[in-house]
Amino acid sequence: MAEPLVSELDRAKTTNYYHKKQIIFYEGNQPYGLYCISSGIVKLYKTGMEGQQQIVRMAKSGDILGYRSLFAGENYSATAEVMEEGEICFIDKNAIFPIVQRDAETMMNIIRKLSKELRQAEDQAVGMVQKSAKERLAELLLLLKNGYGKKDKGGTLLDIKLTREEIADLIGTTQETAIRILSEMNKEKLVELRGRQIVIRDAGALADIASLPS
Amino acid sequence: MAEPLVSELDRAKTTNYYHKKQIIFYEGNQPYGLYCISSGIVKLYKTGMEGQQQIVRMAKSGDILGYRSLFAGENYSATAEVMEEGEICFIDKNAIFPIVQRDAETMMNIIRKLSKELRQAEDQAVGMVQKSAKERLAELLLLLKNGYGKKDKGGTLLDIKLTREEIADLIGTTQETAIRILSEMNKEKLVELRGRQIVIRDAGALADIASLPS
DNA sequence: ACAATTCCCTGATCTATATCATGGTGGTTT
DNA sequence: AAACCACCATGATATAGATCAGGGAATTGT
Repeated sequence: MAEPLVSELDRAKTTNYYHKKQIIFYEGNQPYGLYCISSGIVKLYKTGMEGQQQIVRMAKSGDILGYRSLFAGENYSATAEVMEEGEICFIDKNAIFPIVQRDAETMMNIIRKLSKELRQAEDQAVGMVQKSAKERLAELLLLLKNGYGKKDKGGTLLDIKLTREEIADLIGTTQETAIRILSEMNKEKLVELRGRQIVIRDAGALADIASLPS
Repeated sequence: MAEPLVSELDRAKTTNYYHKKQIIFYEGNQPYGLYCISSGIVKLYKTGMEGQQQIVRMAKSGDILGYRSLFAGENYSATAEVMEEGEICFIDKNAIFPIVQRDAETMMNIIRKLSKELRQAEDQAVGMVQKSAKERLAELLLLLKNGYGKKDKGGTLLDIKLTREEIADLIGTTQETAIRILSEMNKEKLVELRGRQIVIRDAGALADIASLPS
């Protein structure tokens, strides 16, 4: 984006501190603008009719929330909840549209981004039915590795605090199965469980599980 | 789009007749342009590592294929195969980009479209894990109803030829379960099976199955 | 019109995963 | 510290749906 645009956006921006478990917006709410994450981690989830959460996406520093709903002119399709505290700023939609619409390059960037996300979402939909829980968990661990991975003796530490329940919600299974598979992977030395901390020990083996038939 | 744009596109357009089972493009192929369907029906599917197809989307007259891959700058993420013969035209990407990029309104339309599709794709991903095969099938039947439904004595006839296998591929299950559920729905008078033809008899009950806990 | 596929259907297992139950652990509050 | 709470773990059982197997019906090609 060009310089004048940035300062224009800055004027319409308000920054807030959000603590853990705070809800940024609820599924079904009407969007009034965009949120961008300065620090912290946010999860976006949909709630099934029996109350189970399905985490659709996780967002961290630098990510922008709510643009699909805003552009589609629909209400939020997921709830955004803070997993790790941080600063999140809000930009009013009235400030966004005029700026976006007069910049072809920005619009092409948005189109590109949406197209890529669409592909990912479709891949995920396919993976959800075609892959076993173990395959999906292996895939998730690798995803978390490059995103939250920190070098650690004997592997890569995932620098993100997730409960087993949240892990389950990410791969669309129950807490119990998620735990069982993790324990299994622990025994198989693919992963090391240090309480809530997870260390990836054998990324190669996980990659095999994730993509090849088990 | 403005008038001059249309004629510009017309010059870059070539129309072809495609017969049943013909492949328009393969998953992994590089996109050279867009396809738009004048008549006929096309299915887009991904192939799992064990060869199972998962139908991601079906397209008919008026729909455009391949724009996500084109805009994302990625290769096709699915294979497009003709289910019912028809005419499909091709527009070279070199003709598209300059035209699209100088028209803000068109770009906003594309953004809107992609945003909506993204939401749908995410909903589908969630539905795939959280819903039972019966719920997904009920949902599919209703989707087919408004899209291919034709009034018929005692219900709505689905005016599209799908094998049971394709139905299974649409809801991410096996041919056998799809057949079993259909037979069951037939007995329950929700649906009437006339050979390959399907008539929706009780859309309300299907809607109940699709969204409520079974 | 015929054979040859492809498609449909039903039954009998088998298996991954959900569900139910129960106890242990670790961190937090008072 | 004591008590509490949320989280982790593991066992037992139940079940939706996959897989395997066989036979009949319908479409397609020649």
